[in-house]
This record gives sequence, C-alpha cells and structure tokens, in this order.
Amino acid sequence: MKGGGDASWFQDVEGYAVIATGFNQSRRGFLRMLGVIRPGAPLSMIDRRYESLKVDRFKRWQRIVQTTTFVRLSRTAVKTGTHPAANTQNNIVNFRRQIKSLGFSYDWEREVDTTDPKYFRWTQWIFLQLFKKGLAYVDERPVWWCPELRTVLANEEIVDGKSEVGGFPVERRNLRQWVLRITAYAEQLLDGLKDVDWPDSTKRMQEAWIGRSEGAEVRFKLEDPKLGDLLIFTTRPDTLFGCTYMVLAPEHPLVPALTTATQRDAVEAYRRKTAAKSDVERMSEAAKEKSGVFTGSHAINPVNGAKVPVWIADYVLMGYGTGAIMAVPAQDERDWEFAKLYDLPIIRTVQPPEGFTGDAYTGDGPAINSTHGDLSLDGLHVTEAKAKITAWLEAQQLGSRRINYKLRDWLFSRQRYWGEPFPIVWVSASDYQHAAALRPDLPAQPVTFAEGGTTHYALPLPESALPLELPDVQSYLPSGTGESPLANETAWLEVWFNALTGAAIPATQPRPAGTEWMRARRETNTMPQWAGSCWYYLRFLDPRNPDALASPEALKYWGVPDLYVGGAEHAVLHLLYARFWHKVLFDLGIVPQAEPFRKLLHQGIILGEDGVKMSKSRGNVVNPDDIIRSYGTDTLRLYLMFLGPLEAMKPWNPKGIEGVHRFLHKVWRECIGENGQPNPKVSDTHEDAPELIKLLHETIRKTGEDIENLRFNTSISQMMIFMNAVQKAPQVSRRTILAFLQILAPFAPHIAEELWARMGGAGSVGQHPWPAYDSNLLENTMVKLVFQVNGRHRGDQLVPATISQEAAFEIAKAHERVAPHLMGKSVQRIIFVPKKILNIVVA
RNA sequence: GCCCGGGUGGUGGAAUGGCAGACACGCCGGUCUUAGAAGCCGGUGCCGUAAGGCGUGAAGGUUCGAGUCCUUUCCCGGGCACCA
Repeated sequence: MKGGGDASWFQDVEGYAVIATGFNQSRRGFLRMLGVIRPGAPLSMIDRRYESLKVDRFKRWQRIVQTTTFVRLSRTAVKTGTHPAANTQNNIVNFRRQIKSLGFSYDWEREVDTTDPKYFRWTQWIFLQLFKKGLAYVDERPVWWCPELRTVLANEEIVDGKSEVGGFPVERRNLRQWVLRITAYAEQLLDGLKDVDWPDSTKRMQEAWIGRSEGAEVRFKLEDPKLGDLLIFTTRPDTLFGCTYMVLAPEHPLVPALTTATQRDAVEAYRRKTAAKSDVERMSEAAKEKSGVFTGSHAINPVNGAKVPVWIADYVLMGYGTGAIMAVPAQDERDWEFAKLYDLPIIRTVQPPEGFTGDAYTGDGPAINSTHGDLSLDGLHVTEAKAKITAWLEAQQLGSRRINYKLRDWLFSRQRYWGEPFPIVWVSASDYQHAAALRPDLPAQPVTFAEGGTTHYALPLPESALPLELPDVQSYLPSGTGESPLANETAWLEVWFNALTGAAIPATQPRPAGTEWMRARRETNTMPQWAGSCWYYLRFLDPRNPDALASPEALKYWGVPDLYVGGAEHAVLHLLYARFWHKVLFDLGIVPQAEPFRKLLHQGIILGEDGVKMSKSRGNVVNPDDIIRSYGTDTLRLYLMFLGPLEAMKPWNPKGIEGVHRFLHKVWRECIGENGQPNPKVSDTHEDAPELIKLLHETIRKTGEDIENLRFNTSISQMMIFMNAVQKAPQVSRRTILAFLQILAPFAPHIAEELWARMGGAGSVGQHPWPAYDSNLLENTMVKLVFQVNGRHRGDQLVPATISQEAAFEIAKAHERVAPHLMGKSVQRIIFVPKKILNIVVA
C-alpha cells in the first residue's frame, strides 16, 4: 500500500465535492475566497497549492463555493517576446489539473480570467465610474527610466541604482500618469477598519499607511514679498515660537525663486542628487545622516516677526503635507539633528520635565518662551496651546486647522502592453466642448494634460463601447519613448472617434460624416495588474453576466466573502486598493456593503527545505505531482495542514510527510484487515470503554473548534491521539469508527469516503453533518492537581474536581515529594486554583 | 530608516499567566522475522549515577507563579506606494 496503492484512494473526487453554486438555494453558502492566484508564479511549486489547500478544509461540511482567479502574466512575455496569452493559457491548464488532483472543492463554473475582455470590460467600466466622479486625473509623476533600455522600470527591477537587466544606470523621469484620488476616501478607509474582523497587525499597518494626523497649515511671509507666502503643515502649531528655520522639499516649486545667486550652485547640485533617489532611499539615508542646503532666503515667523532662514533638505518630502515645514529643533528629533549639524539656533518652547537629559523634547509640558505682544502660550500644555494658537492663526488669517494623511493618490497607469487599456481618448479643447454638449456622462471638471503648448482633454468612451480591447501588436517590447508598445500602433492609436458611440476608424481614412466624429488619440498607458484583482471577488458572484459586473440580486444574495485569505504581503496595498474601489461602488449604490472583506486571514507560504522561499533558480522546489504520486492526495493534504499554523511560514520537510502517511495507514488498518475485509476488532455489539467514548467526544469537540479557528495542525494531532487509543483497544464499536471517519473526511476525503463505504456507512460521508459531542461526557470528576512550593513544581495528585483548598493542602503536606520542601519552613501563603494548582509559599 | 510579524529540543511544532516541549519527524533500545520492510513496546530538552539543578534569542522588571505581561536589546522574515 506504499504510495496509497489502493487505487480507489485516488479517484477523482469532483463528483464527491459538495458544491453549491446557484443562489436559488434555500440557504446561502459559506463563501470563502482566496487571494489572486497568479499563473505567472512557477507552477511546479507546492507553496501556492498550499495557500489554497488549507482554506479548502474550512468547514467542508457546510455548503461551499470555492473560487479562483487568474490574472495575466506580463513579464515573461516581455522577456521572451511571446504572446502573453499563450503562456498564461498553458499555466492555467496545468494549474487547474493540480488543484483538482488535490481534491479541492472549487466551483469551476465560477472561474474568472481577468484578462478576458468579458471580464475587463467591467474593470474598464469601474474606471469610467471613477472618472465620472472626478476620482481619476492625470499628472506628471516620477518613474524610474533607464536610458539604455529605453524603458520604464519598476522599483524591484532596480538593483543598487542600476537596472537589474544589464546593470545600466537609471534615473528619475517625470511621465504623464493616471492617478486615482484614493485620498478622497482616506477618512472612510480609516473609519471602516473598525468594522472588520482582521488581524490587529494588519489594521495597524493600514492605519499607519493612511497616516492621519491633525495639525495646522501656517502661512509664513517671505522676506521678499514678491515671492508670496510659504505654506507649511505642522502637527505642532503650539511650538511656532520655537521655529528657528524652515525646510522645503528639494523639489518644492518655490525653491528656484528662493535661491540666491551665491547659493544657486549648491542648491542645484543638491536638487539633482535628491532627484535620483526614491523616497525609500531618501528616508533611510536621511534618517541615518541629515543633509541640506541653505537657499539664501528668509521667511518671517507670523507669531513674532522673527527672520528665519529657509533651507532645502531631503528629509522633507514633497508628497506629504505641503512639502514644507517649520523646523522646531527643540521639540522635534529630526530638526534637532539637522540644527546641530548646521549650527542653527534652538529655542525650547515646551518645558521638559526635571531631569530630562534627551535632546529634542517631544512630550507634554507647559509652554515657555512663547509670548509676543498680546499673544502668549506660556504655561499652557500642548493640547491647550495647540487650540489657542490655531484659533489665533485662523483669526489672523495666517493659517487654519488641517488634517493630513500620509496616504498618497494611487498611481494607476503603467507603460506596458499587457494591461487593460484605458477607455479614454485625448481630444482638443473645442472637440471636448462639442462632446460635452452631446454627452451627459462627463466629469464636472475636465481632465486635461498640457504638452508642448497644447492642452489635451480626456474624453471617456461611452459605456456601451466597452470593452476596449488591446490591438494585436508587432512587438511587446516598450516603445522606447517611455510610452507603452501601444504608442507604435498607429492605426489603433490615431483615430477618428465617434463621441456618441465610441466607434473609431484609423485617422488615415477620411473623416466620416457627422459632427460627433472627432480627431482623437487613444490613451497609451495601460492599467496596473491591481485593477483586475481589485474587484474579482464580486465577479465570482455572477461570472457570466453580460449586463453588469454582477446582478443586483447576486450582489445582495451572496454579499461579500465571509472569509478572505491572502498573504500578509497584501496587508496594505491590495487590501487598501480593493477597499477603495468597493467603497466607491458602495457610494454608487452598486454593492450593498461598505466593506468588502469582513474577515481576513493571512496564510503563510511553504519554504524550501533550506528554509528559503521556493524558487526554480535555487532548486529547492517541491512538485506536488511527485508527492501525490508517491504518497497520495490525502497524505499531501494532511501533511500540509499538519505542518504548523496556517499563518506561519514553514520549510518543507520530506521526512515529515512519513508521519501523516503512517497515520492514514493506521486508520486503514484499524478498519480493514489483512484480507481486505473489515477488521474483526470492529464490532456492532461492543460497548467502548468510557475513556474511549470520552476521548471520541473530546476529539469531536477539539477538531470542530480547531477547524473553526483554522488550527488544522492541532486538530490532526488530536485525531492521532484518538487513533492511538483505538489501536490499543482490543475492540471498538462501529459507531465510534464511523463517527471518527466523519471527522477525518474534511481532511482526508478519499480515504474517509472509501472506509465509510467499506464500514457500512450510509451514502457519502461528506453529506453527513458534523457529529455532535456530549458535553456531559467531558466533565471530569477527578483531576490532577499540581502542587507547587514557592512556585516550583514538586508533585501532583489525582483529586476530586471539587476538592476544597483545605483538603488539598492536607494532601500536599503529606505528599512524599512535597513534604521535604516544607520541612522547617513556615507557610506564608497558599494560592489555590481549583482543578489546576496548589501553590504553597514558604519562608 | 519607518511600519508589521517571529525567535521554544537534533527538526516541524504544542502550551485561557498555572506540570514547558502535546502531536509528529529523527535517533536509541527491544519485539516479530531466515533476513528485511511494515507493525508493535519502551526511551529520547540539557547537566547529573541519583537527589536535584538548569532551560522558551539576550538582559532587566511585574507576579505566589512568566514561553505568555512590561522595559531595553540582538537576530530573522514581510511591507514601504511601478512585483502584485
């Protein structure tokens, strides 16, 4: 039976799996959903199978819909130059086969493919809704540009400031990008976290990512009034009197005007150096060692008229607040460090507590040195001081209360071929006005982009013209200008566009009749891979619907996933982006709930034997097909679950699989004898010993609870304990065996089904409800009480569960292991925890 | 650098503040066998013949009692907005 030689263990269980798909059921199914599965990942790996597997065990006895998705594969296509769809298709076929061979109860009728135009039609449709609501705009944003490769590179494609491929130098370059205004939803995204059942760590990460902070915007006059005002954001307006200099982000638009002739060279050099760094580099380098350059100009502190120098430094980011700060070294560690480095003055405006030895003091305390004219904060603590100064600033029209978020708008475009095309064409101002007269569905404010003196207007395709498909292209390689390969497809790109219908013909052809036809250039950017995976969980509810992303009935009936499983690497981005889209759809009345993922779980991945992430290049990949061939599906499933907690990462251990395989053999042997007939020790008439019955009920309880809490490893160990007891018993009742097989079924469905039939169980084991346990049987009358002396374990004794402290103490005193430790000591105190311990404190 | 996890035997891992190491793997001994495989029985944190002592990355602290709570610290992993 090595390799589970009994062929019936391996029968295809598709017919077995209990699957509910329609929503005409009387009872709504339990809806689980896994994160996106990418066929781009190496397919012969066990780790990705594992992600899906454990969740498949969740409440198998309930009716279940399992779903999976495929997103496209782009990088291989770029590397090999083959059509991406071909690779994807091969991978999908193999992936499906593997999933099925593991016996998952997926609902294949609901499989969706985010690269299918029938699917991305609705991705584009959602984009149009965002566009109409003014949540999509165009802006110049820096990206990594490699002049040698003539292409845009992702962060991960940069290694040590060089391109990963070829090691060529890279630089930051501004390109026209689509950006989604996720910041408009910052407050809602933060607020919604209160209502979801997620790991606290994930909630905290999202909170930190959104990064809400309350403070004030303050207007500083510049010494040269021609330059206007300098607007800064601070969370500590109460420390305004301690401001001794200002810092602008090097890319702040006022910098050129503020820079004096003598400082010009230094400032320009610093700006260039900073521009070559990503934000992450800037932050980590700035945290280690501050740097900056004086612009030569000064600003005027609005509270006391003091003249303060204006610097630029990379520890201030343009993307946060106003890109400018007032520096208060006495109350801010970063500013302190900078002030010390460049010998700038420091004025304490909060009295540190007695004995304070640190540098900057960021805690609470009474304000000092904060009086000028009628205005004084002195003596006020931080909160009151903030309130007073903010009110004063507002009254003087020098500033206002302001809430700021670290969250930045979502850069939503890519310069690649293989992504959803934007359903947008660019037209002239006059054509846009003409279209606006014909179309009611344009945003309140037009989205425009200026280039070479002309302003282009973004005109959306009408919804009826979706999907906008990718043209077949000559080459999947980048255009070389920073635009996607689509920029080379002139016939697709330059068109006569019908503003009413969305129809288009190549611009080389004569202009069709009708005023709604206008000259247009299509958007060449494509959407990021996030787009399709932002809403796929909704498409599963109604995957073939041609009229809507899903019918209102399906959206209402199924709602959102009961459990969403995805890796911790998605903790911030994917989960925040998807929540954002969902909230927009909620506001549009399309989905009935404000949050998409009510309960969230992160699963770990299986590492290679060497404890490192599986990868083909490391050669530490385990192929599930091989394991199934030598041990069988049930063993593999059981092993993956037995390895450890779902959330943890753990290395694959080829030896470990023997243990669970032996366990399944043991189950088989206890049921079926050598001759293939039911084991004679299983009896219809035998009454099991009370201990065994109790153990069975304990096992039912523990496994059930563990499954609900997704602790499969401990439920399996409980089943092992139970089987070890069955093995030691000379006889066992058929009832008990059948009950056990019901418990085993969600973990090892094939063997459980086979044995269920052979042991005379009715129907399919998978159709039977989870057995009930009798809690009365679980009450212990006798318990082992542990005796401690001064907190150290000295002995134990079986005693009645209801024993009194006095009686227990008498037993302990007489206990041969305990007594010597009490000799010659006086008892100070006794701690008695019924059914647990008796701790005698002596001196 | 910042945010979030995690460090427990030779290994994977168990432990509502109450016997650290359940359950497995591995290893050692025994049994069965012509021999082996499989199975079964017993042992297995470290030091020690034993009594006992020591043990959950390290150092402090709270507590009658700490793997668990607090402080500091080291190491490993994930995320940091164009991998998704």
